[in-house]
Amino acid sequence: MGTGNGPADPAERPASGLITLIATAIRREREGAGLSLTELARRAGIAKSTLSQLESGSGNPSVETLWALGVALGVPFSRLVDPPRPRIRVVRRGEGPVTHSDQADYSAALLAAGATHTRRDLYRIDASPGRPRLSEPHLPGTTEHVVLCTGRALAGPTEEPVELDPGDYVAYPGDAPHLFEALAPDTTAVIVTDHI
Amino acid sequence: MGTGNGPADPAERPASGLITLIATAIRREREGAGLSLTELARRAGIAKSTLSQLESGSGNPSVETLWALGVALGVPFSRLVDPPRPRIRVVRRGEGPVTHSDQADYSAALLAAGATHTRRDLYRIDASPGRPRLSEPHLPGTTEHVVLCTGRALAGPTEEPVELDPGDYVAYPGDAPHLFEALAPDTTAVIVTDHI
DNA sequence: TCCACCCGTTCGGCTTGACGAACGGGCACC
DNA sequence: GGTGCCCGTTCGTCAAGCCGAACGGGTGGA
Repeated sequence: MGTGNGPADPAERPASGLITLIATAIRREREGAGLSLTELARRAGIAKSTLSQLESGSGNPSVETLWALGVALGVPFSRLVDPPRPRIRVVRRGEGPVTHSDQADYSAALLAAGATHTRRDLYRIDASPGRPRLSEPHLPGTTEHVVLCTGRALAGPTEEPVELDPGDYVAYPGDAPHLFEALAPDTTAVIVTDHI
Repeated sequence: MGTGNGPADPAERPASGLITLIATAIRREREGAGLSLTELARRAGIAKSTLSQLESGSGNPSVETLWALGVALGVPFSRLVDPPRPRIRVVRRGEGPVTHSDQADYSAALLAAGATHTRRDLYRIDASPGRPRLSEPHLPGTTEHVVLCTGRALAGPTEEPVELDPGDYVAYPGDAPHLFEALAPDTTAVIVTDHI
């Protein structure tokens, strides 16, 4: 996952780390939702003692328990087993892990590798210079990925936008105010949003 | 998940459904990886009896057990708790559900709306005419989305590729042979792959 | 002050997941 | 045919998750 648990490296994440991760994730989500431990336990249909122990890190819950918590919290399962996420990231054209094909004149740059369990919307953008397009924050946990195709643009968090040339890539939290402003005519871009 | 566990609907997925889902997912992934039950249990460090019972649907494993299996199988956690998935789709520049901004000269076309719980990799492609780049099938359930930025290209399933002009979009199964062939110099594209 | 309420933690019990060992079946090899 | 190996399943034991109940602490109202 994306968080990946990804590769088959057995040492990838110590089990003990897993449960503390879950413990903190549950508490974080619960407090973020403004729920008391008692109330969450009630909604999830589990004993509050169970939840208390989980949050204290004496864990290893069953999937059903964890699932019930995810449902009650209204968050994806993955949110509870995946670590917090990074911030703004820029990959300029020519930068990044590029792989070349020996078959053809073809190169591919991996810009963002699969955070798991995300909902993903894919947009094509056409814009021209003018007032910037401001976006109010989306749902918590949202990330936006922008690849500029043609033209020039300013994109990213409102307080620290990034200037992009064709081929440039930027990712930033979508759950904070952000903007997209074309700086040249015929500016096109691809935007991928993932709401966890 | 979109499966979602998403909303706080307690009845969202019967617990029994969850475990049969996990059961079939484990078996599917294991057989897909060409592993015997015994071998997988050994790699995951769990008793094969445990695994046997899990695959038979008498389950509710602990997260540590499930995590160990995910690691041993080299698949994201989510793969084990999410259900299986559509076909080729083309959206030409100017087609599709386009929304215009009143703030700025800006339009966004929704190309692909969030199938949930997918792993998503985002690539930028630079290619020139020559031999097409052929791809062997990826993992089952994979979908590729291509948006052409500049140039011209032929992309899609090997047996029915689609010619793309700048701004065009195509999505197709990534678990069948497919290709990407630049038809003009300086062809650039954005490719998003989602492996469930 | 007293009481009622809700918070989160702790404590026995009951249930159940995880384990190792034993079992039957299929296959290759001698 | 006999033997050895690995497959996947089943069984009995043990540990641990989950539960309800009881507990102490904090807060607001009568």
